[in-house]
Amino acid sequence: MFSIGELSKRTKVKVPTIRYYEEMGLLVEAERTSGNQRRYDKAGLERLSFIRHARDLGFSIEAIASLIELQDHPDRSCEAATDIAVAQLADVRAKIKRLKLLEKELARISKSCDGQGVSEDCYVLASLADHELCHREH
Amino acid sequence: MFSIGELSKRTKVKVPTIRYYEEMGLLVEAERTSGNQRRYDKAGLERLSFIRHARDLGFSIEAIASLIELQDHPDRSCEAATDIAVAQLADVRAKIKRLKLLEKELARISKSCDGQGVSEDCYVLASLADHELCHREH
DNA sequence: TGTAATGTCTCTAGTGACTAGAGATTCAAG
DNA sequence: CTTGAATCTCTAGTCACTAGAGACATTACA
Ligand SMILES: [Zn+2]
Ligand SMILES: [Zn+2]
Ligand SMILES: [Zn+2]
Ligand SMILES: [Zn+2]
Repeated sequence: MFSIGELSKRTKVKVPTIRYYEEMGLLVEAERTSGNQRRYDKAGLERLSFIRHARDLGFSIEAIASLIELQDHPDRSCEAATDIAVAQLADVRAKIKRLKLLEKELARISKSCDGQGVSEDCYVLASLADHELCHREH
Repeated sequence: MFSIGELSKRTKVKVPTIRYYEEMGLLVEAERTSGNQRRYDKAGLERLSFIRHARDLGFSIEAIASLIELQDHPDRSCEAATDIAVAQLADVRAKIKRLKLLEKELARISKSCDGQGVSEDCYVLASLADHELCHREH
């Protein structure tokens, strides 16, 4: 049994974040000492590691809640887990696609002005004012 | 002179968002009718178009405020504008880099389970539980 | 001119995933 | 037993909006 600070160190999840996850229902309410402080065991550590890893991969709290629900019922079909992972992958790919378009336009815009002129003649400002100057939709 | 709804239609920025931009100081306070409704002219339209385009490119409200400040002083050096654009580009590139790492891991995880088994044996859940199974840092 | 439909006003509160801080209490080390 | 660090709860702030309530203004049409 260890404290929330110890759990925080081991998982690299900040203390207030751990409390937040508990409030959101991702972590079951921890046992308490007689003085009302939270105490955790191996199971608590594993669950928080799971949450942390899923968050690192970009899953939402809601998605993680579904995944944990599934984990708590080992006999259920895992179809939902795959669905969630596939959706997350699609989401990440969509974000990459969009960011690549932004990157192209921003690279063009950034390069177009060396910052040595005055605001009035600045191509950066002109480019932001007029989407027509962009080479593609974004 | 046209209404906020008309401005919204022309710029595709929602009405509450326009009011929000005004509150944030991105838009100067609009003229009002005798009945207290906002009225805009060409200058207001152009400024909102600028904001909208910059937002589409991912600039923060704060960055846009700086860019507008610069735009309002045509004689100033445009160095800050270039700096802001370069920083935004770096930010976008960093995001792409991170998302690509996630994409790799998520693709691997998604493919590893067809969703036909049970939760207990699910490779998706196992992969989320253990970062050691990941091929790289992310 | 009257009326009804639509638009607009301000204000508050909610979103997601935390983060920061106040003030009180508890724990662990010496 | 004292001291200092850790923990507790609670509220509020972050960013860029979005939603909704209830009141008032404008516009179109009869
Ligand atoms: Zn310039
Ligand atoms: Zn553009
Ligand atoms: Zn599976
Ligand atoms: Zn991993």
